[in-house]
Amino acid sequence: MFKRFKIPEATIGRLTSYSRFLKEADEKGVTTVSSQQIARATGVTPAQVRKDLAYFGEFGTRGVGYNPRELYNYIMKILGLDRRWSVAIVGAGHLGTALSLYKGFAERGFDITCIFDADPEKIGKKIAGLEVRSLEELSQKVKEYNVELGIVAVPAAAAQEVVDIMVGAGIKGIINFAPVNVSVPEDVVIRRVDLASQLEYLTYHLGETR
Amino acid sequence: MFKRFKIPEATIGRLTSYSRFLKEADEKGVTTVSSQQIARATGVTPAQVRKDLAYFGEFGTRGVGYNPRELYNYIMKILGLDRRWSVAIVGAGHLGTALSLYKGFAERGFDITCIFDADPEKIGKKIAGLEVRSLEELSQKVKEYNVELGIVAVPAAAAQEVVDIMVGAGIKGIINFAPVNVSVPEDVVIRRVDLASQLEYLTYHLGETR
DNA sequence: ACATGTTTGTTAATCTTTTAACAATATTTT
DNA sequence: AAAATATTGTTAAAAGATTAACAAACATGT
Repeated sequence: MFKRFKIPEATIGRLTSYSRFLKEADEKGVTTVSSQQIARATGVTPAQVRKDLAYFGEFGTRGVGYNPRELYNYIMKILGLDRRWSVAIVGAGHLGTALSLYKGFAERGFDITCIFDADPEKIGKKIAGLEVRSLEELSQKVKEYNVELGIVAVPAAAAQEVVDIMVGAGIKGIINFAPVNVSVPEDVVIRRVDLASQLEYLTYHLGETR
Repeated sequence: MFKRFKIPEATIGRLTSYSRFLKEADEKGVTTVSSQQIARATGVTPAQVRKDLAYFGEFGTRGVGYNPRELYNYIMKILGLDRRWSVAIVGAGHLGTALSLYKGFAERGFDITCIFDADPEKIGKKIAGLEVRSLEELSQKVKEYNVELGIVAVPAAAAQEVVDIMVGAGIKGIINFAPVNVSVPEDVVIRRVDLASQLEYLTYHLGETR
């Protein structure tokens, strides 16, 4: 689509931040913002902002700045957020439940459309208006709801198996909250989010400074 | 402590992975592992494993490998996990509740000792055996429970205010789940975890490949 | 219309991180 | 006991990412 050359991983994360700030600015009625303003609001340098955007094209006007709404729309398109996405969650424990109910997903275009769990105790329960289903139904429901993204919120020991089922059902992007590395075919994008590891980042740095 | 020179950010995250694998290996009774085995299990290259470890010292034996238990202990010490940490959560919504109940924290040495919320409706409720308290009590309870780490699970609009209160109470490390950049004094370590952004990473990459 | 001041897009320089290569050291085999 | 094999720690090379600098382009004021 845009990708003329390789884009730094971190750039993608920053585009998310930029877009949130731009939306706010637009809603406040602001008609131009500078790379400096974007930078200050998102905690990076102005040069970084311009570089990140330069990977994808020219979106501003020299001597002036950027139009928030326009730039917002561009970034959302770059991120693939110019449409909505259907997401399945596997794991109806505390984390899976919280993620099912999390408002922040819908705001960015992600609709949680089905929830699965292996535990018969949990099957049939309603979460966020959705019935928890067995893993056997996953493949069928994924087709029914056009699910393209999956969230894994199961214990580490079950993660690989669940991911295999998801991949088998045709899911192409997966977030794995289990603290374990799982493998997927080349054409599937996977990302691990290790919550405890985030706290460990803090303790490491606290140890460092004394 | 160890830090003789600057350590890559990503190294810290990988040490977490290594340590989990090493613990497992040790529990299985394995007495030596190679950088290659660690690498395969955690999805990196053997050279990366050795380089990461080399920042902190020499932990292996040439021609042989590493002792899982020993290396595990070293890494846990590097990460500051050779003791337990007391953690406060602010925000008793779905996410805050799930995080309070999440078993993965305790396993890695993090004890959630208090939960706070601004909403009077939530105050007094019990979560994971803990009473939800008002923000006014935060400072006192942080002292009482020796809290050093904080988790922010409140709406974006409230995040900066909550972080200010935490910092005022002496908390030195903060995870911010609100999708907004907040500022802290130099001696406070902060890390933002944006859940929607994780999904956006997927959609970006899916768009890329067609 | 010209000079002054802004702010982008881009190129070059710097800094950081990863990968590769290999000498040093241990183990196993013959 | 020597040769072959394995695996680390370390150094050098390559790749990747960030920062800095500045020409190009626009706006404003005189």
